Amino acid sequence: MRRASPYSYAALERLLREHFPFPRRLLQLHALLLTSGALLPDPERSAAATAITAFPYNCLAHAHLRLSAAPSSSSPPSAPLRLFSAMLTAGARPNCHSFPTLLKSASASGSASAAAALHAQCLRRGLAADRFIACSLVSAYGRTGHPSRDARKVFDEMEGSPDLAACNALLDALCLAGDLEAAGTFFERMAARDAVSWTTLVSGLSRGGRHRCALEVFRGFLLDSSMGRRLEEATLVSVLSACANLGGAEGLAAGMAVHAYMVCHEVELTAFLGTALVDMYGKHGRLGCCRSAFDAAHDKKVCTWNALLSALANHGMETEALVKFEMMRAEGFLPNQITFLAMLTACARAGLVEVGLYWFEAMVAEYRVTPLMVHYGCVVDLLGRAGRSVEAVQVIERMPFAPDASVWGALLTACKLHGNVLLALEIGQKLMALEPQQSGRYVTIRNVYLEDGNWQAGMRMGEVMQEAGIKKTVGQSSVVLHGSSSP
DNA sequence: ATAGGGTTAG
Repeated sequence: MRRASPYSYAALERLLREHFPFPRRLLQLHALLLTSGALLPDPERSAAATAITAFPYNCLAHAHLRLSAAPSSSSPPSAPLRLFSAMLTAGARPNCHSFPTLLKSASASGSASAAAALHAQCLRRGLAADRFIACSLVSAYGRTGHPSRDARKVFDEMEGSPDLAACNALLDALCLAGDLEAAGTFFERMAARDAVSWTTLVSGLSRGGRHRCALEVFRGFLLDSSMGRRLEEATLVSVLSACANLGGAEGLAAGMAVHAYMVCHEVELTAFLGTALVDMYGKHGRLGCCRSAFDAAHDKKVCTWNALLSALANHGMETEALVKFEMMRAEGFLPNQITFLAMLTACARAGLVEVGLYWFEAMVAEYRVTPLMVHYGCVVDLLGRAGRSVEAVQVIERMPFAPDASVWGALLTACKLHGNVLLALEIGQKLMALEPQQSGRYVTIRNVYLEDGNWQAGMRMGEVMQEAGIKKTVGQSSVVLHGSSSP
């Protein structure tokens, strides 16, 4: 039997308050409090005095949430949710400070059901009208479940006029729901806008593929904001991402202008900004600038390495990609899905079949990284280019999900390369069923027939295309180089 | 202030 706890809750609260800014200390305290039983109700006191307050739980939940974002953290994003159950068991009543953290935890762990359950809890406890909670609900619904519908509903039912944070949360929800028109309209009608509002719209548009639009909004922000105000990290990262993904000289020029701004204003090259810069130069094929940005980023993270490795792998620097990968591991960084994607890409392009297969194996067995469709696509490409189409087919058959057009496409390219006509035509049928509007596929199949000397079948493909009303995709042409067709 | 809104690699 546990003895009565000798701790006063007031002292416990002071302890937590003192260490609140340091989440790691709080987690250590959490472990201590659990083992010492300080969080348990005191059986020797009356029922009323026994009730522990929400405060210690709120502090600890928040510490877990802050740490779950940190690299190599031991606490999952759902840790606050588990604390919530412990809190209810201990008889502490959650208050208005509890739910914002819990809702953020729900959305960070992508649990729509948790968000809805917490919403129900707020309603039952009469806390749903709290400004902070309503704002968190809008944000949580924006990231899980049915974004625009539920987020909008909470927003519309907010008491009084919604504040700026709630507007920003809804703006983000509209962007995440893919309703960029609604987001734009909502932004225009907002009574006030701050840097977060502008950044949300810039990143939302860019995420939705409207990179030029995102840049225009950013220029609007520059004109709107009073001169001399420094741009914040998140704003710069968002606009650099738009620049990275806006092809052509336009994206590069804008990206360089942003970089110039950063140099002029001596903006610290944090991991986020360094990664964004490495990615921007990398996507535009400026490997020299890409490497310099990488070297200048003092606080590197796995993402930073990934941006560099992807750039090298995609721009003919396969050997350097492999060498940098070794450096990355030597420095103790743990490769993830994206790292391995870059490595497999490099191996496929360099024709390093065995090395690529080795890393694919190690990725699963040693690093416990679950392969995505794109990883399988790389392996199929890797085997296919080497003429090992039987093994490539085996890989496809062993995939835990149905192959998509990109995987079949990789195999099709391999078949064409090695004149495996029968398999090529079989894959062609699958591809036309999966993506009937992709003109490139029909052209490839037709070329397979033609190269095989089957003129009749080749001509028939042309007719099939016409009958299906398929036009060549605008802005895409097919060039036959050394027998392989590339868009 | 014990709490809310925006950010990177494919």
